[in-house]
Amino acid sequence: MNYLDELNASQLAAVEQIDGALMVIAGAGSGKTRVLTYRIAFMIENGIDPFNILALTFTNKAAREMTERIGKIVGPSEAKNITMGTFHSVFSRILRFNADRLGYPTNFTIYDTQDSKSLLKDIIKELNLDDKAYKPSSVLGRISSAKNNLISADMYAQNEEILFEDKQAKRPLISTIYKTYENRCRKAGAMDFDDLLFQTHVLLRDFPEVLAYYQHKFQFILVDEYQDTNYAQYLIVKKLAATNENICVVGDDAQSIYSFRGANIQNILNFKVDYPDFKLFKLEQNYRSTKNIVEAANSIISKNKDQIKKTVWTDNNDGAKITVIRTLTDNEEGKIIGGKIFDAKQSTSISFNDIAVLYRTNRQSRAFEEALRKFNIPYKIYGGISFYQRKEIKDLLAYFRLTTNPSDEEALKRILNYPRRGIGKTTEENLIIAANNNSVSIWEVLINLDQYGLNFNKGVRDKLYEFVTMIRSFQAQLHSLNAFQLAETIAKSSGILKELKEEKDKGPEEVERFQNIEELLSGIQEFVNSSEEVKTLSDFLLDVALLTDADEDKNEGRNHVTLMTIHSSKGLEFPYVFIVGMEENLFPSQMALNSRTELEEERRLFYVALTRAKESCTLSYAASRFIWGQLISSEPSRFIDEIDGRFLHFDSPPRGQGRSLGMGINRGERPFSGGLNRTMGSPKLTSMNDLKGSSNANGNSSYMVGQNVQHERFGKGKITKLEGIGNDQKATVFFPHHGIKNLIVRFANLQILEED
DNA sequence: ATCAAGGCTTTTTTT
DNA sequence: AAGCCTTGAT
Repeated sequence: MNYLDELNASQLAAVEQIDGALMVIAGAGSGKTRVLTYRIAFMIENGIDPFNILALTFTNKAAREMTERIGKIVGPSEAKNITMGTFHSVFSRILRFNADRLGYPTNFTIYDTQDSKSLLKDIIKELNLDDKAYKPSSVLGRISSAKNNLISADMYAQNEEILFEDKQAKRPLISTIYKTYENRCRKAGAMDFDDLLFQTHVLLRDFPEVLAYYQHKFQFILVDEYQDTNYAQYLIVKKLAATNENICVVGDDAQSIYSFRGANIQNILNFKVDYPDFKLFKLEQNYRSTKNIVEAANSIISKNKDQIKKTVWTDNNDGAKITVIRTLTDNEEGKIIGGKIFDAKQSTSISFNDIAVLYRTNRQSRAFEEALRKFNIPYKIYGGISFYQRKEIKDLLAYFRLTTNPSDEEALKRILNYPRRGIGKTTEENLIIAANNNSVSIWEVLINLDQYGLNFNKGVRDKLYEFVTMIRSFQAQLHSLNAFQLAETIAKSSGILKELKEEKDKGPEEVERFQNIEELLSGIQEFVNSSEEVKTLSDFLLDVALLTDADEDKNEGRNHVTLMTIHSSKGLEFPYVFIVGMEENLFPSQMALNSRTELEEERRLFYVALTRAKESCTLSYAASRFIWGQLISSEPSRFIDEIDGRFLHFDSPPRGQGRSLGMGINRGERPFSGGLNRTMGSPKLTSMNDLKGSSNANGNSSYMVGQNVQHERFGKGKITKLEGIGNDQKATVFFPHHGIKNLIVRFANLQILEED
């Protein structure tokens, strides 16, 4: 039982409390995972059957790692029997098992966000609604938050308050769209992400025998990251725990960062009400970070009003101060951080794995990607467009989906004419209209064209028939071939492989696409080999829908710098952390400036970012950055000001080179004078005179579209268009403060701003 | 039915 | 800057 010796008093207390309701408030870096792991191991060693344990984690990866660690204590075969995973993946398995009760096919499809939006777009069009007022993403947002609050389409249509809100927002027909969307998903045998929660709740609500079964099965329940659960998750857990009331929730209100997808801190407060006899454990000692980092983080989070009192402290060394770097542009930010990483790697014995660059929005990754590539530093970007969201992968997966669930409309729409087989838009529209009018799936129409009164000409009929025959031939092999064999067959006979092979010599992107398909196929091969049971393509799809980048650990062993959003860094730690883009309107996000609660969530997000760092943390911001192709100037984030100045060190890198001194070297501390140095350095100007004679082959000057230029009167601008040559050359220039101007180049005396 | 070109919009975070 | 959509030519 020596593993218990690794725990401090409060950790041990939480581990040894097996029965009843308990809440563990775990500060950042306080050994939360260790407590969860050891607690489960302890339970099993004390005679609790792993089959009776349900552990809900935040990522699949966390679940895998925990299973492994528990396996080391109690043996892997025991650990394997614990039901552990994300809400979504655990529930999707339960739903597969009970699909028929809810009127879904066992092989129901899981629509991802892209599928949902595409369907909504169609519906909005079919209903003849203004697609400016009804944007698929905002409509999906409405529907999603309704589902997360267990409001069905019918309830939505009857809820005065919601209808009023929609009316106010000039989108009174969302309830109609919701209803249609629900019908269409059902007809397609598809659940979206939110349905996985919503339908699980329906299952447990309407089928007492199912509820009783799972209540009996899951006698002990653990929920990680409880602060990020939404109402649906809360209620499901509550129902499951109702008979035994052995429930342990772990969380940290200071790290609640998912309210945009319905997470509700209220759930933590409700816990007291639901389980009045609950025991509370607080883990306050931080084992992860230096004193500087812990205290800087504390000074930040103390600015929030909404919080549960706790004092996070550490015994670790003081460590280095937090470095603050200012750069001119977003590109320079990339170069300087890249240079810091390069230098750090040269001078110390750190590994690239020890380094993370964290940002608020995915699109910021680009500058760092480019810079790191130039420095020849290996990196991996998490999030953004994940492997499974790539077009070529989704295309092939759509074939798989249609094979296992022919009702899947989104899959069908995707591949009906891909690779190109002469089935055009008109044909597709007619099919969809017929399907809608008769309230059946498109596939149903497709296999009975006559029955639905579609009079296509012979050419079209033949092509459709050919398509149907192909899909049917795949379906016929669903059970005779394993997942890999069938996947390979489909990749070949669908023509996808051929198509991509032919495009391969077009460029590196095309090569990559082909390689991605190969990678997917070998992934399926691995999936088949990983088990003694025969794995079918349906089995594979079941697994794949809920995988994310964070879950794939193929590159785990490789040595690379990590690039990710702060959101996806939750739960991780790195010795060296760079938090970049510390600018107003970016972090905190512009979208979050409307209310205190939103701003506080951004602040918690910053708290999460800071507390990822073990030894060193560097903040950076750019004086201006390109946003939608325009150079916008920006101010340093208020969050920098909010950190107690004692913990900061301001570093002004030398201009020009984009490289700077080593990471650990402190160069004369600049006092924190009047907030931050907000004056912008002026970019270097290159006078046109210097460029005389450097005209290009057309006899034109060196102006180019996209160039940033300086005008005497209008200031900085960007060339958006060039017309004519020589003396007649005209330039269209966008000036942020003066709008678009058409200028005659000869007179305008535009000075080119040097790219950095 | 297909393809290229040009215009228009994009405005966070994720299962 | 990039992706999506419409348009117009073939």
